[in-house]
Parts: sequence; C-alpha cells; structure tokens
Amino acid sequence: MPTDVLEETVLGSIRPTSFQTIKQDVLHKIRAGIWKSGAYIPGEQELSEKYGCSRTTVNRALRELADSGVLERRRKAGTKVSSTSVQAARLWIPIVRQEIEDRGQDYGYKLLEKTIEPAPAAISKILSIEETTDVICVKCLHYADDIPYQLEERWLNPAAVPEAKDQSFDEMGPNEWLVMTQPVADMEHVFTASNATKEQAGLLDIKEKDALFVIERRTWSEHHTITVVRFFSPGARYKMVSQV
Amino acid sequence: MPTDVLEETVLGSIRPTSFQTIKQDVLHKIRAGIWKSGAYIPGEQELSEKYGCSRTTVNRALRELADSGVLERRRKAGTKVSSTSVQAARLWIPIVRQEIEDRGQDYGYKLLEKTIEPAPAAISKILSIEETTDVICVKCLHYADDIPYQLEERWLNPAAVPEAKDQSFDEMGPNEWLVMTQPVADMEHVFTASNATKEQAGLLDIKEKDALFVIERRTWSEHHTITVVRFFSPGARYKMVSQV
DNA sequence: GAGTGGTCTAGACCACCTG
DNA sequence: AGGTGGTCTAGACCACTCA
Repeated sequence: MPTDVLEETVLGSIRPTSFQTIKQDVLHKIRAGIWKSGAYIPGEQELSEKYGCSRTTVNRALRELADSGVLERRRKAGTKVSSTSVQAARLWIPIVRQEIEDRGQDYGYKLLEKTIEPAPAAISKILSIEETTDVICVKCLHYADDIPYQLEERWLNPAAVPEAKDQSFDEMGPNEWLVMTQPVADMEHVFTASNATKEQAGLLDIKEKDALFVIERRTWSEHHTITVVRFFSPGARYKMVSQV
Repeated sequence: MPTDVLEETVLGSIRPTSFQTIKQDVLHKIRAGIWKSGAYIPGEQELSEKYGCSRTTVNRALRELADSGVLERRRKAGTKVSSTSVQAARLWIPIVRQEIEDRGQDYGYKLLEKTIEPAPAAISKILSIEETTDVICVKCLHYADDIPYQLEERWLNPAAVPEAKDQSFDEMGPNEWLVMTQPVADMEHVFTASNATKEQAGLLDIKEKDALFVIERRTWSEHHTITVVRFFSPGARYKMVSQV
C-alpha cells in the first residue's frame, strides 16, 4: 500500500475508502497538475489496489467523473483526463412559483388570455400535429412581489391533454396544473435572447427592445408532444445558474 | 415472477435485467400514468424480486433517475415520483471553435486587445483578489464563416496562471490555450440576456440594443480563481440546447 | 489475442428517518 | 425500533477495442 493512501487512511476515517473520497482525490490530482489534461491515468485494477478498495468502488468514482465530463473512458484504451472543455453542467430548471418563493418573494399570477384556435403553422410543426387541428393557447404573467417577473406563452396539444380544454387557468398557471396532473415526461430546453416587442414590454413593465431571456421548453409523453412553452424574462433581472 | 417481467424477458434479451431496462420500465410506468406524480413506488427489495435481479441493479437504476430529478428518495420513507418539475437537465458547454466546426462552418479568430492593468473593482471581487493587483484582460472575437459569432471578454488572474502574461493570444484564443495548458477545474456558469452596447454592436455587426445572449463563466483551481469570462452572442443567431 | 472498462450478483453493514 | 435507501465487497462474465 503506497504511502499517500496510507496517509489518507490515517488522516481520514477508519471506514473503507468511499467512492466519494476517490472522486475528490482524483479531482485533486487533476487540479494540482499531477494528472495532466489528456494524459492516461492508472486502470481500475491498479487504483483499487492503491486505494485499498474493490474495483467496483473505483469504477463508480471514475464513472461519475466521466459522466460529468472530467474523464474520458474507453475499453481497452483506458481512462484519460478530458482535454476538450466540453463540460456537462447540471442545470436546475425550477417551476416559476417555487423559484420566486425560494427567494422569499411573494408569488403572483395573472391569466392574460386563453383561447382554442387552429394551430399556427410554426406551432403545429413543433407539436407534430396537423395545421388545421385546434390547440389551446394560454398567455399569462408571473409576478414577484407584484413586479412582473416572467411572461408565459403556451400551446397545449388537446390530443395529449384533453382535460386542459375544461381548465380555466384563472387561478392556477398551466405549468403548475401540468405538473400536478401530468406524469413526468421528456423535455427539451432551448435558451436564447430576444428583444422585447412593444406588447411584451408593456406587460413586463420594461422598455420596448429591452433584452429578454427566453426559455423554450417542449414536453413529450409516451405518444404525444404535450406542450410547447416560451418563458420571457427581463434579462436585467433574470439569471440562470449552473454548477458542475 | 410477474407476467409483465416475463414478457420483458421473452421480448428482450436473454441477459439478466439490466439497470437500463429498469430505468426505461420505470420511466414507462410514470409516463403511462401507472405510477402517478407524488406517489410512492415499491421499495428496492420488492422491485428486485419483481425484476428478477439483485437489489444493487435496482438501486443503480433508481439512483440515476433520482439524480436526474425524476424520482425523490429518502431513507425509511421510500422512493416517490417527483411532484415538483424541478428537473436536472444536462447542458453541454462546448468550446467555441468546436461548436462552430461541428456545424460545418469555418472558424475564425481575432484578438482585439490584450492588456495588463489593475483589476476594476467588480472584477477583483469576482476573482477574489486585491483591487490594486494587476490582471490580464483579453478581448477577442470568434467568427463562423467570417460572420462575427461571439465576443469574448476575459480577465485572467496572473497569480493562478503566470504563463498567461507571456502568451500573446494572437493566433490562439485564451479559451483554447487554457484548455490545453490548465488542468480541468471547477466552473460556474451564469446565463442572462443584455442589450448590445454601441461598441459591442459594432464588433458583432448587429444593431445597438439588439439582444445578446450572455454566458458568464468562472473557473477555479485548487487555490485560485483562475479566470472570469463573458461570452456575448447575438440572440437572433445563438441557441443553447439542453436535453435530459 | 488480450487488456480495459461495463455490468451484474449475493451478501453485508450502516446511516438515516419515520412512525 | 425498525424499515428504507446508501454503500462496499469479492468475484464473475462480457463487450469493446487496441495492437
């Protein structure tokens, strides 16, 4: 057993080397420059001996590091420190109400419009339905401490959620309603920026052309595209944070 | 052994039930509404018997689903389907050059400015250094097919990367240089939107006040904040996609 | 062909939390 | 107090891919 591992054992706990300890140690070795970018690191077998634990434990540590883009692994070739800076970051996408309440602000909601109309060409394409089909269109506004926080424009596929037709969305936003009633589904997010239209500026109490942070979310269930929604938030007030 | 598992076995492979099969089956049950939002699902022990595999395998499947926010787990309480729509999405943050070349466009680079100057108050705070300390400031432009794609404003902490002082950044952008020479480190990303200043508009060949998608990235090594960088991209041309 | 990572097992102990 | 998930082990077989 090499001395540095022995030190770890003495300094650390008596419990067996955990995969988390190994993760930290690998990160340390990379950050300290001991294992350089692009270089191959020892195999699982060797590491398990050095750390004095089973290969399964080493495997979990290295696997998780590979999942987050720190390491690259290939059978037979081995494991190396990632040289590309393509990093996988974890992004938490909260529901609006929670986001606001978590910051200790009062959440407010106002329905602006709910209509059932034939899908515009662009929307029918996104929802993968015929152009003539009716879709439910909901526009609403979310407030933080009575200040407009986010504008929501949503199209719902009635074939996927027929109950939405009878839902007024007067009191509860479509987001919350969907979360409560619909099973968890696959999502795709597209982030971009746009200039506020005159209408958007009026609703959000900002100036026309002010920068908006735009989140477009598509949601699928087993057989349908459920909904597509765009959230517009004033860029001056909105930040989305991700940490690895 | 229950019939549905038997079916799986007959329809699928002869190999033992893998954690991936279980993940898919759990997702299916959730999407199909068999396991509803907020409801508790069977424990690992019970599931391992139903799937005819070891508890370890079930554990891995459920753990990964919990990691991505689909399930919530607590000891003793059990595992339930997430009721909040707080979803963890995986975000791939590529280096600019790769991003452009992956789309089959030509990558171009131009250094605008490289100075060494006392850190402005805002930057020294972010880099966790004294205000009087010198920092390296680099401004450069990235092109896709000769069209301005992204404006980069970077501050480097000389204490963390002394070699950066001697680097001209004439030919190679600081991003690529850092990736090649510095060990992988911890990162934080903040996404927001802003209006282009007159100067930014000129450089990016857009109109003043046009919406910009802004990525701010901070990078740490073991002992220092290495760098803080802001990437400005025209919102009309830039999209960042994340999928679970 | 052979070495690496990818996965599964059966069993075990433990930390945490709820009832 | 007891059940649940969290983790570790030792061993095994396999898939992939490099030389």
